[in-house]
Amino acid sequence: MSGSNGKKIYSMHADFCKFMGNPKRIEILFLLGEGEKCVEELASLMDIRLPNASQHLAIMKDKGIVESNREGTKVYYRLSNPKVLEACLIMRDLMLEQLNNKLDIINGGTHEIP
Amino acid sequence: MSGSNGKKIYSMHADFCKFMGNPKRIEILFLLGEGEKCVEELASLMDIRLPNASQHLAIMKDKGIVESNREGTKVYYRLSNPKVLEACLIMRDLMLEQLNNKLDIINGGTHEIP
DNA sequence: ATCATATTTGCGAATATACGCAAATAAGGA
DNA sequence: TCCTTATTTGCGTATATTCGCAAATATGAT
Repeated sequence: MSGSNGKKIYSMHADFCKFMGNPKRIEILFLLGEGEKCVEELASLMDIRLPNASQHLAIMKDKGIVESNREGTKVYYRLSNPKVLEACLIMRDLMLEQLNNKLDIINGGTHEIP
Repeated sequence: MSGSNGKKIYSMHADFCKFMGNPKRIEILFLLGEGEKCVEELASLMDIRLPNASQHLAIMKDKGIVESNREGTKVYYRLSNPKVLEACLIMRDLMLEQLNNKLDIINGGTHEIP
């Protein structure tokens, strides 16, 4: 590693994970987890403008999170690998767990038997 | 769900995952995976300014990714839950797998026995 | 109280992201 | 070819992130 220390792996990793930092892309992930869908379908389900859906999909495709194939005039998108969903679900569960803990604290719960 | 449809969960989820979109925070995650460390130690290991390390840690603490405790003048940080690391490793493996596939294609490899 | 060490905070500038809209492109008919 | 449908692209603007630096704060020792 001459000069350029091993930081590039972290940049690539962060770049790969960056899609998770956006609510729309998380929603796309879960929707595609149900099965492949075309752009118009996604935009409609998410209630956003079609170009915006296309933009998010382009980002996710660029990172290799999703794949696509054209069928006639429609382009269908799907997850490249279901493990992304797995990772995402771990994070969601963690978040919900923490949320529960916070609510318990707010409600004065003590986790003791009443 | 009166008017406000169930989009908030996606915002919260994305917010919770946002830390993964930054190389420094990924590095912090892995460093804390080895064991708890104080701010100066992290900044030094990562070769960044101390206030910057502190800023990243504050973000991660705010999201509940890390916890801290003060011992004298030092503040030690650690992962709140090792499952974050687990999720992150799934993503890293996926990324490396894709990277391998891309390199194979560039090198004209066919995955066949020569 | 004063000082040294460790960390946090405020702020400004550079950079990056999100998204609306209009225009461009692609594919499949009539 | 011309039209329709589906998607992508370019671009401007609003918003968010990153990070350096200086100043503020916290803790412990003299």
